[in-house]
Amino acid sequence: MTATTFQEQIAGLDAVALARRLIGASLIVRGAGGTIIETEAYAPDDPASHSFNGPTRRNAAMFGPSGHAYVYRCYGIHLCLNVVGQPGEAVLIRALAPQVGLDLMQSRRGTAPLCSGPGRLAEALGLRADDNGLSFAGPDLAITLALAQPDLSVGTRIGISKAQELPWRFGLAGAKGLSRPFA
DNA sequence: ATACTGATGGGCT
DNA sequence: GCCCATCAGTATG
Repeated sequence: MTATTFQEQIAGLDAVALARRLIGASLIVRGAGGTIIETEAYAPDDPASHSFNGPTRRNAAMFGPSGHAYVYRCYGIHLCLNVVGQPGEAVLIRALAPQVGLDLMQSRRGTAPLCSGPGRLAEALGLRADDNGLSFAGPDLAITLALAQPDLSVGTRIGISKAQELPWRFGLAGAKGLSRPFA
């Protein structure tokens, strides 16, 4: 059996399929991280997506290689982390169950919750703006997919003003530490 | 429990 | 100038 890269494992998946597949995966950033428990899908023909109006300087990574990071600054303060899929598609990582590097994350965040919400998660992981475009095949950013697909919760995306009805938010069923509960 | 607000930067019409 | 893929703090039921 041959080792397959993260990029090979997610090849061909659209944003929704990728968002579902990433639930239960392990995400480690330079020695801190845990299990992904909440994601959202963004697609090119989706008015809520940064890629909706085509490539720009900010969203260039969304049109770059699959399996790499799209990191952007949100509300001038926070960073948010995405996994790039098909061209113009990405999955926002919204929450982790913290497992690795707890002391590091604690010291960066100061207070709980550590990784519940995209901005908090980015801060806990020590993400930087120049992580934009890096591969999730390591050494700095690493994702290991779950062996089996866990049961999912499904809902609508948070914090957007367009395409609010699309059921493109996914969570690990019954998980603690979601940024918001599922109905 | 929900409701509002300020912080703060960059992207876009 | 306005709009955010957010969060922490404060105020109030």
